[in-house]
Amino acid sequence: MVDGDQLSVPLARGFFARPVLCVARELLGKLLVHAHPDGTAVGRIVETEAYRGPDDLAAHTARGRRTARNEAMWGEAGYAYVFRLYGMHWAFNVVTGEVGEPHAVLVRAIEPLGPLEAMARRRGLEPSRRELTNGPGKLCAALGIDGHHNRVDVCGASRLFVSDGPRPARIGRSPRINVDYAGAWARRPWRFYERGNRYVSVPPRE
DNA sequence: GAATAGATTGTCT
DNA sequence: GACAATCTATTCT
Repeated sequence: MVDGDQLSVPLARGFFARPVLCVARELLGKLLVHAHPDGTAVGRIVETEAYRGPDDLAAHTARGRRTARNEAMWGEAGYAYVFRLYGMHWAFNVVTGEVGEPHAVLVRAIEPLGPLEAMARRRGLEPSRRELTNGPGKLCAALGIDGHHNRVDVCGASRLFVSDGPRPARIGRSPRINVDYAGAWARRPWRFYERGNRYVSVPPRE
């Protein structure tokens, strides 16, 4: 299990109300905590991506698009943006920057800290498998995050929040995954990950 | 290990 | 009606 005292302190809104690329990078190593009814589940963030509308054509808010789905991205920093993708998975983001700047950080992978048994049960896998949490949809399933968490304040008294955690030793960068439709924007190195961590979704050649 | 196909549904054109 | 910030099983090397 994990130390209970550290877990109870959510990062302040000021951490998220900064440029999205800074937040994406500094979120590495932080702990994503869900006080799930079946027990508190914790993962250490090891991979993120920055999305920066309206210029960034890979973002849901590209060209200033504002819809019911992406409304969270237009709001205050420190709120969750959870959306369904490919019809069957969930993806978790945190909104960053100023109100009216439709920016967010996608959490793409976590290192499961525990309890491994509960996460493994929700994933239908053995606890030792890296497939437990090495992707955006997988980590949501493992932590029990779903559409209910959209627009939840992760800086408030929510069951879902981010707390401080051990810094990564080495940080890598790469283009974002599966946004080829965004042309030149897809090639920007806006993905951040902890080098050498086995839970990074698409391991780079090192 | 790499490449591929199929699943599945809300959202937007 | 097409597509999507994916995952899994399967089929190759």
